[in-house]
Amino acid sequence: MTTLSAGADATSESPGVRHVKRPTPLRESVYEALTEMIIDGTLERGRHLVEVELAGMLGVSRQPVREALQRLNNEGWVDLRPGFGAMVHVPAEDEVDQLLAARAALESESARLAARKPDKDAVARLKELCKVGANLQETGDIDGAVRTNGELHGLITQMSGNRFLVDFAGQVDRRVRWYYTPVAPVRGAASWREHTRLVKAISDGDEDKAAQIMREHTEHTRKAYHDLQAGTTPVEAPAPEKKVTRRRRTTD
Amino acid sequence: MTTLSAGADATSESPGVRHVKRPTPLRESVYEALTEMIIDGTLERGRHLVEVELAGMLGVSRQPVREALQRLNNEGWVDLRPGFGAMVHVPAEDEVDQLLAARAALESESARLAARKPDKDAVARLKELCKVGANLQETGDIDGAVRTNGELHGLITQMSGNRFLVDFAGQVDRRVRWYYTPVAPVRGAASWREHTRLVKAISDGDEDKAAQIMREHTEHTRKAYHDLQAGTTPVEAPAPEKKVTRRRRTTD
DNA sequence: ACTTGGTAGACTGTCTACCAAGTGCCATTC
DNA sequence: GAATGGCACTTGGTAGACAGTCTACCAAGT
Repeated sequence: MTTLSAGADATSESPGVRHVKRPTPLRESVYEALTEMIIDGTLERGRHLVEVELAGMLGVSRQPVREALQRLNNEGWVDLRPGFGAMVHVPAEDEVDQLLAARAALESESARLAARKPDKDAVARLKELCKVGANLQETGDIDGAVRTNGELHGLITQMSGNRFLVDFAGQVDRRVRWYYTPVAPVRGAASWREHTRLVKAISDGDEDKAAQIMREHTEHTRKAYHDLQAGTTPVEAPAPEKKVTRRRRTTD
Repeated sequence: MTTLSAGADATSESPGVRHVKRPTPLRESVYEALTEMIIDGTLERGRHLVEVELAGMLGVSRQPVREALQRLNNEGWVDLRPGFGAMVHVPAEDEVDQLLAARAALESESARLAARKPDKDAVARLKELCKVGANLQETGDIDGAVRTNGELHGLITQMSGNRFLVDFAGQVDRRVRWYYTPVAPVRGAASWREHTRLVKAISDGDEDKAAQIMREHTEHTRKAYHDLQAGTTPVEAPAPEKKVTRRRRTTD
């Protein structure tokens, strides 16, 4: 998922070209490793990330780590404080709301575009994913269900044929996955019923309906998150931390 | 020089904090410099950007240049080919379409949210911007009008109160500005009339209408771009000139 | 004429070492 | 207990080195 770069990728080239072994730059691997460690909690929220420490941990030098950290900062996974270092981002309470609002806009548009010209093959795979996901959910494989959920949403955005939507929605989805995993068990069953209706609408080419369902779908997710939040925890005593000067993309 | 980013610092913080000297990291300055050079055509599309060359040109070492280039790559301004280097991105024909489709989704949602809780102050500034922009347009100051246009759209997304929408829309807008500047003169007048209606809807708190207008607004822009494209360009440059020094500042 | 092989130059990707400046923390002091 | 001063740590940036790779070009072989 390498962002908005070139269009001339291998995806839609003439069928004969199969690029063989393109060794990934180290910074890329480091980036992947770090996001994974953040998502699975190895690197807890708020933890101070020291370049040389990570470098040692991953067996590389400072340089690739720095480059990876900067990308992580740009995408909001860590907060980079000048002269001090990176800390794993601690999400604000309203952040999930905003994230899901953004997702609603992006994916509902994607669903609309996908329904506008539904590709036979892709629709088949969507149906397959629905089935698989519902099964995983039922058997209690939450991680698998969450992953399948991501694949389904990802495929729908790809069906939109809009690389910007793909990219943005991809970023958002990954973040949502991070915050959301604990919520998934509760929400799961209903979620997959909605998915099925959504796929139906796309398959039928009913773009208004598809967009509508996707919107409600995300809205339900938001609700579920709030309910869980209200019900379970006054969690995480909000320590009176100093202001975290957030440096995303644009300079402060 | 970023108009958008400046807002986050002092404007909305608690009134006592005035960061006296925040020396911007070099990579940030380099990033700004390069985007500016790309937008104004100093770095032509497709040009191979050599790290050490840029470093010399800007009077810094390779590292900040690398970091800037990587960010530019992530945001789609350049394409990074492993082992070879960066080339200024050459937009595909369908790219503007996709960009504007993404903008439609992002900004129409922003307009909706802005209208949901219209801030008195912000609305006043919107009206001001409308007036200023229309004037600039009328007096033929295209660059100024385009800039003001950006500010207006930026302010609306900020009014949404959603940092992700702000961020994504900011990226998209900047890209649009790059591709779009030559179109602006044609489209200008009507565009500013639509802006006025849009601001009215936001001010009235009519969220459906605001979202609707913003959508149509972007759609009209897309149309205008296509019309211009069809009218002016016989697609492939007939003359095989290699070095086309692009002058896009004033009317060709 | 077309392929093959070789050679050379240019850049990137990564590493190491180093220094200046900024930040947080802790002990000392009032 | 609060202000102060100092120290250790970390980043930000620079310089230089080196291997791997990509491009171009030239020469020889078929």
